[in-house]
Amino acid sequence: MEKPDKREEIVRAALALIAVHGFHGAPMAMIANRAGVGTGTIYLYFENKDVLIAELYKDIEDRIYPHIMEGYMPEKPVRERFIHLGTASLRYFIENPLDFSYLEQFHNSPYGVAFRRDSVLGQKRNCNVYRELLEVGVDGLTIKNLPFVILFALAFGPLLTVAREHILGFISLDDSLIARTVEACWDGIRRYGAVCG
Amino acid sequence: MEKPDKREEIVRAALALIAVHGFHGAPMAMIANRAGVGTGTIYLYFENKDVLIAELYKDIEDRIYPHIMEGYMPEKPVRERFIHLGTASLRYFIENPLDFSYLEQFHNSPYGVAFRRDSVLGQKRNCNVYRELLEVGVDGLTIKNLPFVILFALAFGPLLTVAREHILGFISLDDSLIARTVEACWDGIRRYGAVCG
Amino acid sequence: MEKPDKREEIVRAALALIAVHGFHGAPMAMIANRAGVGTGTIYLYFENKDVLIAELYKDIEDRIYPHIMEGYMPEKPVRERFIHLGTASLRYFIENPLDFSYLEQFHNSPYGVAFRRDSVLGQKRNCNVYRELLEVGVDGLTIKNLPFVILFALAFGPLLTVAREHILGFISLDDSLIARTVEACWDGIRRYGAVCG
Amino acid sequence: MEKPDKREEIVRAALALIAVHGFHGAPMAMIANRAGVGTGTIYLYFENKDVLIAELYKDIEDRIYPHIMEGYMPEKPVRERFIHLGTASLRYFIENPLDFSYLEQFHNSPYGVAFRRDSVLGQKRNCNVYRELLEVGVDGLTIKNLPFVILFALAFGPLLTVAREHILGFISLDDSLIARTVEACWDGIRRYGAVCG
DNA sequence: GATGAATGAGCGTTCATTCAT
DNA sequence: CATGAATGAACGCTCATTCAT
Repeated sequence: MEKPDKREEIVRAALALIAVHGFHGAPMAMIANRAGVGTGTIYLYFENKDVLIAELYKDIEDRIYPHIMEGYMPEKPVRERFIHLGTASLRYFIENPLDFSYLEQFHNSPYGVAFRRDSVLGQKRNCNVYRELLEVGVDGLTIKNLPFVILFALAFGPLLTVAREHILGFISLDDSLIARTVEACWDGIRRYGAVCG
Repeated sequence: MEKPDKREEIVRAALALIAVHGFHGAPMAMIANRAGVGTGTIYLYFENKDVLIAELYKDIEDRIYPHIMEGYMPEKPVRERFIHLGTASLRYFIENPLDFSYLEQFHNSPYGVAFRRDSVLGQKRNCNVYRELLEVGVDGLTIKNLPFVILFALAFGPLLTVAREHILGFISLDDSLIARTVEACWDGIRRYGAVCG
Repeated sequence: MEKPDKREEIVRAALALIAVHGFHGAPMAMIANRAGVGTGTIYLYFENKDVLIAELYKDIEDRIYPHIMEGYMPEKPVRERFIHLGTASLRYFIENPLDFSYLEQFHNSPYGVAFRRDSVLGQKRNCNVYRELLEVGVDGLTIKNLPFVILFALAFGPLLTVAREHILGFISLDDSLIARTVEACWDGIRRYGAVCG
Repeated sequence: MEKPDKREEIVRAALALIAVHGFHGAPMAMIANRAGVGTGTIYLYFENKDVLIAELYKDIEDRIYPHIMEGYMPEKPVRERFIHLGTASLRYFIENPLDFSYLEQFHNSPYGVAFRRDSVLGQKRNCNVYRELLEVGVDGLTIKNLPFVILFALAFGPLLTVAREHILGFISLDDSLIARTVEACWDGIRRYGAVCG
């Protein structure tokens, strides 16, 4: 029972504090205190604050991936797969507001730049799923022929903004609204050539 | 000749430093130094650092507004007006990367929250132009019937992301790409029901 | 009257504390406190603790030089000049025990090594007087033909040891003892070949 | 085979690290690591770091004594015995630079003071050999009539300085240079009264 | 108004020491 | 005996802010 190991506690405390107060609003001593450990203990698990911040980021990524891949069916049409990914991503964010806030803080900071975020949503694995899907769509003439980075912005940029508004309480997303938002994102990237033929 | 008054110099220095190094990478002494004034002088014009940061934000807004309104013709159709606003906004960002970086820093920080950013692009006046346009579109059945906040996210969220990628050098926007990106944003919010009738 | 400027106070406090408690027994806060200034004030005058330590060393050197050169007569025979320098050096040390203790601490520490102490007593100017005198003596066959470093050790090494013993209270030096000690140092380096005619 | 017992390993590791990096450049954890033991293990053998440092000092002394006494012949004349002791001491230092560095660090530190080092070279036993020899010389009118502490400084102070210069690489001692240096030390303390008679 | 020297609370980090295993 | 994870006091240093000039 006494097993929520210390690293876990530290990560949890750091996430909660940084998400709410920002990087410099969350001193190491405060994190340690909230985690119920001594200050020095943090340095047993993380070389310094920068490393802690970066590891936190990776931890979140590792949690997101399985979530969005659950129920993902590669054999389905591009549109359906896109809806799945978009919906799952948005859902994850509004269900894990701390993770979302942290991610946003991280991206807009010197730390994030060091990570060469090729995209906004994620790094290695996550990003690849999105990228692959968009490329298949472009090749199959289902999606507009635009650079990946722009497609990505069109497809997922709005989801980030919407998630933020929801978390800040400026809007309340329900299943219907989520669905319609993701559909609208699809409208942004889909091709219209043969639509009415 | 002795007139680039001190407040102006301070604002300019603060913007340049914060945009590049972040809020906590730009100490007051460094800002004063760059502005060519004494440290104490800053406090003659701004109550404290928080106030300076907030005023900086408002200054930028005040610069953006005239820029996007130049050539704006209220009597044109919604679609054209949207293209105008989107293009002008995106152009402003990539032509004023310091302003853009500052804005992003501001939004993702405790400072930004204090400002109750109803929207991402702007505050009072700016936002109102966007809001009014979107509302007209919804009423006229040209734009999807979604909450303003979501429409806003669909319409301008991608522009922010794309501007960032451009500024970071991950993509190079030219006139054509800008045009196609803004068009795609329009596709995201436009209504399709009667399109082919 | 209110003019014992802050840098001076800091130097004095640092010297007193480090001489007695050693480098790591004299925290910056303690030095500041003793100097009657704020902690941050030290950093107005010295970039960091290492720099403070090094500057302190140079300050002491600058004080020693005029002292040992007072009454020094370059036209006198080597022996007399040696007695003058040795006596003046030893006198300075026992009259300024803080300076002496500091010097010893400095030499036996990473800081001192960075200074490439070519000799034990001093650095640039000081050392040169000693060196020049010894070289003249060697050339004139008055002093043993040994490497400078060894001559220096024979001539001044005992003075350091004796000064330390005096300061620690294990011996009490008076004028006579000082004179006989310096004479003995001279015996160590002088040449004996033609002594008895 | 499993016998280079832990205490021995700890002492060896501590000596190597402190000699090179100084007292505060050698944390307990680093010493333990180098010794191949757990941090806590050190505290099984030494009450705390101060005690470890002091014991280390005593260990070195215990190693020096047999070395300088090897071949020492009490029945020989004072001069020859002095040359023997001086040569053996200097040799030991340059052959065991770690021991020498440690000794110097120790002497110039709060730790050393606590030891009331009556002399520079050593403590009880070592010192006694030196002391006894010098006293015999004084009584026999071979050595100058000066307080023991001063004679000691004249006789062995230069050897310390010379050893340091050698270890730091500012000079390279060979057999001849060692012999001439020790002879010069003797010149410093010997009596000259009847020399030419 | 304008200055910048002065301040000290607060930060990130280290490390001697303890103690449950 | 032996361990090394855990601790937290203490350190060097920064920087927003003040105020005498």
